[in-house]
Amino acid sequence: MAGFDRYSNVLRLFSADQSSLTVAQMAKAVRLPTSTVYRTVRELVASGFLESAAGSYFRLGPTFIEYNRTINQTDPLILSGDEHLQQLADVLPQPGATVLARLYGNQVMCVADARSPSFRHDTSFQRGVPMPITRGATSRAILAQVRGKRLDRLLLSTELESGVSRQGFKQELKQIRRARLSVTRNEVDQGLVGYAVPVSNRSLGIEASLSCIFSDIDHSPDWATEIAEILWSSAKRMEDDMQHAFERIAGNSKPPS
Amino acid sequence: MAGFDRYSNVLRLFSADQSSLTVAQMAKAVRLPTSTVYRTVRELVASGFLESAAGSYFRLGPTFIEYNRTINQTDPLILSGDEHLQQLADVLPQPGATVLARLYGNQVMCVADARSPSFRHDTSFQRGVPMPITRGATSRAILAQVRGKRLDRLLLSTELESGVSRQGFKQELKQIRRARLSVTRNEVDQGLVGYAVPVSNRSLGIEASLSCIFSDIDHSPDWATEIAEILWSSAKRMEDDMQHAFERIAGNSKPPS
DNA sequence: ATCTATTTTATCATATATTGATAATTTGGC
DNA sequence: GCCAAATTATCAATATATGATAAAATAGAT
Repeated sequence: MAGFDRYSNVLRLFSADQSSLTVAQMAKAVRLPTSTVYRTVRELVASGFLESAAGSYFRLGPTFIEYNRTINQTDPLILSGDEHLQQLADVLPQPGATVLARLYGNQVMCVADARSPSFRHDTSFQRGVPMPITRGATSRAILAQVRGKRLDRLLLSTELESGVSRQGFKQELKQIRRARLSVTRNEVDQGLVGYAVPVSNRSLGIEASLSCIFSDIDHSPDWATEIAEILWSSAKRMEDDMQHAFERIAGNSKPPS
Repeated sequence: MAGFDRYSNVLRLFSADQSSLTVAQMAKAVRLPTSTVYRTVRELVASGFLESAAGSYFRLGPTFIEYNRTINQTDPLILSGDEHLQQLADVLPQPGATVLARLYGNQVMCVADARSPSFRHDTSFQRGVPMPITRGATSRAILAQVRGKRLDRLLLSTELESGVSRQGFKQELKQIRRARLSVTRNEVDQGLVGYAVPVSNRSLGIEASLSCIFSDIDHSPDWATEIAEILWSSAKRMEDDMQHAFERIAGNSKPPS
């Protein structure tokens, strides 16, 4: 094994289910001799990517919290989401959750979320969870903004559902792009329905979506138009926020025009 | 440059002030040829530690958000903090902020914070910010729990303030350990006073502190006893929470007895 | 505090991956 | 479709990683 993978493979062993591991466990998992893994771990500890815990265990280190903070403080999308997402959840015509998700490399990840106080369902979209890029309104509203070769490459990196052709899926994305809205039900979470609209900023290279999620049972399609209007106006506000953020930092540490 | 430092040095260039960089900028900063940095960046992008943005800029990637989430979901201290910190802020005898910080390798980092609604001061301790390990009540209440060689090594990794001897500082820590309380003013933020008590769990290898911060102006030392009592009882609850968490996961992916 | 099992670090010859200058290719903006 | 800039590929020289083993340090128990 070579390069960054050597480190990445060790870090990947740490998850919500396995939050601490001994060197022996890591060595077994990555099929490398203990001495090699010790060296790798020592380097990761020195940079704060891992930390040594009690009982010769290791766990994820403070560096992740630190960089996460940097992202929170600098990502215009997240900043704008923190500003508007809760307010949006409060004005929905019925209790629901609001989600801001973004295309990150070739995955879609929720970067901020809020919910009306009385909405108690579990939703898959929570901050930090990578999502399938072709399933659910949230992801599709994002993909609909991507075109040409980049879209092809993205679609190559995932399996489409059985029975759906690449052409058919692209056609669906085209419709979503025209409607500026994607609505799905039961695609990500059973019993939930999602509405999503695109949010983007070209100069910042941000392709995202703003969505809200309701329980399918007590949801009436009559609200659809009103919901779409609310989402569009919030999305507009966020795009304006991002553009202002871009102009504020332009010439400083940001892309030129 | 060799090993993980090659990657770490590039990542370290990204901060709140410089959230996106071109390869040319990185190459200049780390004094390496562009071709080498391109390769490094490519590897980091492949693992989601960086992502390519518009205008040939790169920025921190989704992996940090993902691992941050894993930490939030698994760290018993953070879980307990989320549970109690806001409530604690609400029962303080006067408006203030509450902070949970933890020794992470050889740095102290705030891992959770809350504040009474009417407390409007800026405090340095915010989630994800590394702090000096010898300054402020928060850090000292943590250091007071560390002894022997580990303490020596920690103190070697920092500069003490001028005029303070290593012996004298250790003596102060001893007093804090006996009193189970540290109080400082103007040490971290001007015009603020901080109270901190130790929080720890031996079997989880967690050494932390729970603290609250008030504005010095409208703060009366008469509250000191009451504040200490509130902190101690919250700290006790958190330690119980952590012990339960430890017992729940013991034998699964955690240190043996 | 002393002893002991276990964890962690150090050593070193060999194989392998990294390096960086340059060339070839791709990309994105007009 | 054109052009400048960004990105990737190439390759020989060289520095670094590797892993078996030995030495040292550490933590737990007595």
